[in-house]
Amino acid sequence: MTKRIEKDFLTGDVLDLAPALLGMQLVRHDGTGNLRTFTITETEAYRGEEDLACHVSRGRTARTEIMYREGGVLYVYLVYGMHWMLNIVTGRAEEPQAVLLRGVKGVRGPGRLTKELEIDRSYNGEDLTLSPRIWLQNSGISLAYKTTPRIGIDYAGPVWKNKPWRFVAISS
DNA sequence: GTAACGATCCTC
DNA sequence: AGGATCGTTACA
Repeated sequence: MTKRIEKDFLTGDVLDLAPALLGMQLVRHDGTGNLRTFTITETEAYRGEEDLACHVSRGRTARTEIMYREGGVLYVYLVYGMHWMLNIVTGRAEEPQAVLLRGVKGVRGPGRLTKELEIDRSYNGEDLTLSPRIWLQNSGISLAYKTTPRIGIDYAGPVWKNKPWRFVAISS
């Protein structure tokens, strides 16, 4: 029986955690007792106020306050008026950073991921180390991966736009 | 108060 | 290539 990922892992740096999460399992426990397990296959790192692609680069606001918390909580927000984005806050308190979950096995794209997992705004602030309805666990398998620039952040300027902070498991 | 704009996805 | 669709942010 695999066990839930704990706090000390999730307080690590986002640039270490984004690739480390590949191959780990996100477990969803719905109201009727059903358990569904999803293997993470694609992530992106957003790191600090200097990262112009990261929401906290525009200052500490009501929405981004959650990213300043200690790692282990979820940051969920709406983009384009219709898609929920699921992020795991990482790092220590006052080190604003998060991993965007862009894909799980069989599901590509961050908007489709939240639709499949039934994630909405009620998950914002949820603690992955305590929640009865969502958590992380080890599969014991680490996946080979490649890196690319992050998607959909043309506004961030050349330096930050080109950081190879997207991590994609290599399909075999 | 008002306006502009997305860490996307689907259809043409 | 273009439209959907609305919360967050910035600015008056």
